[in-house]
Amino acid sequence: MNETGLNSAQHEAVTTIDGPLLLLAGAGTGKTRVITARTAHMLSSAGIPAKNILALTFTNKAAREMRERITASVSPETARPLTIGTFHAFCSNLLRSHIRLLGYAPNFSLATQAYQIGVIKSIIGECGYASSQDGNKPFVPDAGAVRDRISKAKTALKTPEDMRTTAEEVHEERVADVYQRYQERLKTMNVLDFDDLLVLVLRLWEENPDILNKHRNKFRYIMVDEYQDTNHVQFQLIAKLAEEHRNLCVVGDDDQAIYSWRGAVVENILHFDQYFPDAKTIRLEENYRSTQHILNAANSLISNNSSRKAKKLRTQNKEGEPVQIVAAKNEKEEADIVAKLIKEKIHAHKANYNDFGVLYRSNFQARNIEAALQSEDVPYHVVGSRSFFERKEIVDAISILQTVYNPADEENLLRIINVPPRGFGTKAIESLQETARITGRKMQSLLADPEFLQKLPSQTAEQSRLFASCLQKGRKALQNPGQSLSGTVHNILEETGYLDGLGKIYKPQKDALNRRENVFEFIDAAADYEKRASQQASMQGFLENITLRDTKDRVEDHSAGEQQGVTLLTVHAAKGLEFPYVFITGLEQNMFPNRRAINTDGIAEERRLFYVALTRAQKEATITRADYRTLRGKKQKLRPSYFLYELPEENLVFSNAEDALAPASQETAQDILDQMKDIAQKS
DNA sequence: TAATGTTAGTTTTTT
DNA sequence: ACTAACATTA
Repeated sequence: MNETGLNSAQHEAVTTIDGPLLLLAGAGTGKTRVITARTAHMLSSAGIPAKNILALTFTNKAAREMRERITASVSPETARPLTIGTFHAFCSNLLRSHIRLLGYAPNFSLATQAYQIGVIKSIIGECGYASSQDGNKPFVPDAGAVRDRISKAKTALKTPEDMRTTAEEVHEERVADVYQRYQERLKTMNVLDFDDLLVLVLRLWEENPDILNKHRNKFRYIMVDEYQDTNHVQFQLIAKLAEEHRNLCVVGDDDQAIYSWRGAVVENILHFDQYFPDAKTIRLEENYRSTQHILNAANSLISNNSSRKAKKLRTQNKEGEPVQIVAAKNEKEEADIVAKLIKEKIHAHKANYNDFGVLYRSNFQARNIEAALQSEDVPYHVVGSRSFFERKEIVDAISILQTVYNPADEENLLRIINVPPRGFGTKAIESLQETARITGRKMQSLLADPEFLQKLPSQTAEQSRLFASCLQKGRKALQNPGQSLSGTVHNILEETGYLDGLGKIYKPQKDALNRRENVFEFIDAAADYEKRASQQASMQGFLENITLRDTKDRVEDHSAGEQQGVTLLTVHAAKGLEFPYVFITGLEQNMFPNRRAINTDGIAEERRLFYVALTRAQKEATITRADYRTLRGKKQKLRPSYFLYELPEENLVFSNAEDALAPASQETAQDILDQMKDIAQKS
């Protein structure tokens, strides 16, 4: 330690600003501090202008926090010109000014995953393929699986042709067909998916060296966080941008690589020094977060993985309590133990609800935990799962706005053309699609076209004309904003009859009213966005904000009041967070490790996932498992996860439900005694 | 066309 | 157990 409060490895990382740098930052080793201090050092000591620095992160939250911390340590004016953002937001911004060169219009809209799956579903249908094994139709995997494959192909920069030529099975060739059509359809609708944002910037640079040069000159210093989770396109983007000035700092931990299913390539970090032979490597191995018991358990677990960058976390923290492993009879009892142990620990350690994180492998596990916490009156909030923005009424509202914003987006148009029901049913939709196909015109322009309207029953035609004029009016409002964005949002939803139609869509009136409340909350969200973005606020920005919003952003949606509460979240969502007390639940074979990941690569990643979970804990970690669990309506006996056998016994203490709660009840007795003494003293 | 009832498939993680 | 897609009926 020196006077700056940094250890020697940290200090070296902070002061190394030229040339390629690989910063291997183990869990809890002060990575954020180092990144902040390094940037501050670049700005104030090295005199590098902020406009020349680019920092890329994986989540908006990480980007926001990084900017906040840097701003706090230098002056706000100095920090403002920094470019800090997620890969996707950064790319989207570049594309807004240059995408015409690639044959898209700058008012492109973004596809969510649900949107992608919708498009893929209809393409599968049009091709005459089917996802079920029966029937005479040629088989393709279900739309979700096809989406994943297409996404992986795109991030690996593979074209449909590439996919076709490397196909080993017939159905892979069919996936390639779907991929090709999908790509064409998105382009005609002027829609980009997440992967397009990255791929198209790469193409932009390849085809326009002048633009690439401009960007290279601007972003002379590049920093990438969570580098172990970058995919192939992201690597290419970074490599291209950094090629000339070579001031590239990547920060990550291969032991925390948990996104390979999303196309992340661990080799990016493992082989960084091969791509950049002059790279300097700095390891941060001093952990400031966890106790020795927790760290020993984590180190031992992760040593079962091969092909990793050798590192061993050490700490000067206290030994602490052994990691507790509790066996429950079933998932109900497991949840119950978690709830009761939380209450006990709060009493015993004078902790508060915010100090607790309950982690699980799969979202559905949250249900039982929630039920138990409710019956024990423990306040909590759930991170992620189905967010506010995924509710049907909100998705519909967004669809309407998207349709107004991007008239070429026929997927959204078809989704909301009969929402609320306006007599434009399946027949009318078929006719619309058919006419669009024959005439080659955009569906939205047909809605008020006399020739098309002739083909519809007169009442339907009238509705169609009316709807078309609403969309048109909304579009005008976007072009000349005479009022606030949230006002425009409100007007569009009002005039399209959506607000009043909610009562028609949702049957018990109570439900409809509730949904209406949510829609107004959505309009408030537009107002919030407007406040944040001030002059730059636009429908485009608002819609993009919603689409690129990550799960961690959603925490704030619900805990807006900052109330106290235990945090329930998946291990994936927990990455980057820490809690004094951590519960890791469902440590059984087929749960954790998940049954879909039981191949060698998969197991290694599941192990990293468990490693991430353990290293979230500062003071105490409690691991639970159940002997029986009801899955898909069937009660099943489950073996303990073999990860448990990879933890050293000297760092563990085992118990069943009764044992787990028994010693604590003594403490509760002690607690009551203390309170009595307290009262006695005061009186 | 819209509202109800029935059945099959489904639970990994998410920018 | 739960949902989404499908079939049937008013």
